[in-house]
Amino acid sequence: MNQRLTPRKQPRQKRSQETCAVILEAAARILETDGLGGLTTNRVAVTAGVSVGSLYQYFPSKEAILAELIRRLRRSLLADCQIAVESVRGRPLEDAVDALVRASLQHHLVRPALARVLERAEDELPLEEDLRAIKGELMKLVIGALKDRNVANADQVAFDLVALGHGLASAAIASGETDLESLFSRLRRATLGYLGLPVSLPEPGAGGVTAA
Amino acid sequence: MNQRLTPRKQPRQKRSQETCAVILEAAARILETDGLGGLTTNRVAVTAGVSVGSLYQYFPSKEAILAELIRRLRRSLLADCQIAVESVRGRPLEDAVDALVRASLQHHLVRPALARVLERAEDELPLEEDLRAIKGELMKLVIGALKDRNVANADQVAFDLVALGHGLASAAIASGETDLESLFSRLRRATLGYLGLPVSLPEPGAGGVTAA
DNA sequence: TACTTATGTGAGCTTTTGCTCGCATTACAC
DNA sequence: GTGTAATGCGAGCAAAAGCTCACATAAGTA
Repeated sequence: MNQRLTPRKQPRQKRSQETCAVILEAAARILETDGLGGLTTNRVAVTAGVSVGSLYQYFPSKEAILAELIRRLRRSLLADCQIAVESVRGRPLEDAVDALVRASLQHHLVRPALARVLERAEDELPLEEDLRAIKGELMKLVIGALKDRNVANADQVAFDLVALGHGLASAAIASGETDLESLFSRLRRATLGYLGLPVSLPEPGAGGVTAA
Repeated sequence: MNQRLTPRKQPRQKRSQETCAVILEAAARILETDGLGGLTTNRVAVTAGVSVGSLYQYFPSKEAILAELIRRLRRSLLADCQIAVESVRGRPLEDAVDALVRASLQHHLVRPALARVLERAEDELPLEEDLRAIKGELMKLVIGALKDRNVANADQVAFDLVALGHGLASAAIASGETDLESLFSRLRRATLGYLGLPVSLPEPGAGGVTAA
């Protein structure tokens, strides 16, 4: 089992870039249908309509394919969250939380099955330095947004909010939910509740949890 | 790959019961150190100090070992939660939430690494009927505790609370936390916040989240 | 055109892994 | 003891999976 998780060689021509893309997409589809256990290099190659040799030209191991998929997912999540934070600059804590929650939930709902599998893979694999870095950036982003709004103990609060959001999103997706708004309002309640903020109700009639 | 996940034959003598136990413990230790990928039948047998043949006498497949470990973990969690709910019969919602949160957190902290791996395995494996049943019981328990205290929309609230707790616990354990009390107070804040209840502070000085 | 480099191929080698089966050993009943 | 059932053993088979390498084709360059 090879140690390297980074691409073996960079594709230089259009043709080979296409090959890389096709391989990654094939892997993604296999993961969606059969999970981590279904992912084999031969199968990826066949599904991609490419020979194993070509696969190994760009990915030194099965794990490298996984790592690349994770890297891309994480990078796009980070980018979306950065945009979200930008968009609420100067606005109060509630809005910042809303924006971040919305961004991350939306992200989970694009290819839910794939996202779930990749997340599991992420903490099974000894994840690479660059992946750690991306994760660190994301935490920094959240911590910054909290600190800017005078939240005390921002490090731990950020950790907890991310974890809570992650938990609810994973469970909801696992059980087949696809309604972003429902998920959003519930996660909103949890996070604002954790922060000790009053939960302003989007739908006054149905927002209450405890009965009279 | 064999389909059966239930033990192939029941051990009748003390000797064979011991063999089963040793096999399961070996599998658990392998999972703790090397994760799902490290689990192979040969390795389990060697680690257990038992021959592969003996292993297959009681477990028809690798998955069966995993399933049995999951079954045991889940059963003990259910039992602990049932006791917790009993112990707060007639007491208010806050106390019930506290008891359940405490029970499940304690459960996660016994063998954290093992618990985590088994949970991942649980939704990779096509989980069995009896496991579904246990999970269903657990949800029923939480839903019942909520309904008894007049919580509206108990089904979804239960789902969300369990998911939130799960998320925070997993993340905390993954990052090496072991302080039950810290975890407890944070998860307490999140759950009570979600429920719209005032968070009564265990430590008035350090309890607040938003600064003045 | 001729030459070089990049890319693509897939048969098949190697290693790993799940699992079987014939035989040995131990516990129990009488 | 003797017989029988339960348990334990581990070499080794078959299948699967990771991966290589010698060769073929396509693209760029002159």
